[in-house]
Amino acid sequence: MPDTQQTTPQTNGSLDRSLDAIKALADANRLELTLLIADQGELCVCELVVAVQQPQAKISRNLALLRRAEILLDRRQGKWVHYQLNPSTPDWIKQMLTTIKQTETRHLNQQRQRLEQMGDRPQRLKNCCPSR
Amino acid sequence: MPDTQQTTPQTNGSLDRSLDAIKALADANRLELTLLIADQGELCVCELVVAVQQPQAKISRNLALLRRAEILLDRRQGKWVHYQLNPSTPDWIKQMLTTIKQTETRHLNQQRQRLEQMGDRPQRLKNCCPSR
DNA sequence: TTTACATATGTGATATTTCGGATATGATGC
DNA sequence: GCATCATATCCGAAATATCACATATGTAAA
Repeated sequence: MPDTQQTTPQTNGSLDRSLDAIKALADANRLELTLLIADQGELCVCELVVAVQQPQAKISRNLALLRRAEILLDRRQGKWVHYQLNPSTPDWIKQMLTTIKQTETRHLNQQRQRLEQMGDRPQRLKNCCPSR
Repeated sequence: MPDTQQTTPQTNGSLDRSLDAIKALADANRLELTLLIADQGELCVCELVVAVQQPQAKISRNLALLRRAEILLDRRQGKWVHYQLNPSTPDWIKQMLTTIKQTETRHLNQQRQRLEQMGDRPQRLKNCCPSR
């Protein structure tokens, strides 16, 4: 998949949408990021860098791709950008993530542990402001 | 995806399985074939050639890839090889196909029509032999 | 065995994707 | 303003996927 705006030649709308989503998930690193974010609810880039142990540029690029495919939503809060699963992502994606999560506890636990051991995690202020 | 046996570096089993399935579906032609086969129950290669109007070699290659990813099953009957959705394919794939099918009636109807207009369709003898 | 038909696979050229490293942007605090 | 931290994007190189065409295999019937 290119890193550009349009992924598919875009001729017949809805199928291309699905195809973009599938292509976005058809990469080990992007699937890993999506799984972890779905598991944790919300994570910022620096947390993902620690959890999956990959270079920041790679993670950022893949998050952008997942955002463009409308699988993830981003939200800026000060210096940090937090990513979460797009609530309006199709059900089959949610079911897919749940299914894979169940069979993939080992890997996921390792990443959860790295997050817990991480110092200086950005404070998450989601539920404090009435305007959201 | 390469056309070789193993797609993923194969280090952690179950996730790679899912990833292979996602990669297999992350291509317009392969998704198209899978949708149509799921819709029709079972189709042979020559029917697919007529329905999706692509070169036979391309279709055959993509079917092989879908078979290796355990999304499709094949069954030889005389000269023909029939493909069907693997019944033990994960639920999220089935749900995905159902969802996309609903939004993609136009394209699918066109292919259904080409099938109906096709002469010399191979006789399908699935339910006649006790040994299956 | 020869022929015909259906399907599968090998090959090299071409297109697309991914990556790392450098650099740009954006926000915060001094 | 400048410095710093977090994140995003640009770039060329390397890896990977896709394609068309030719050819191989497998089956059935003459």
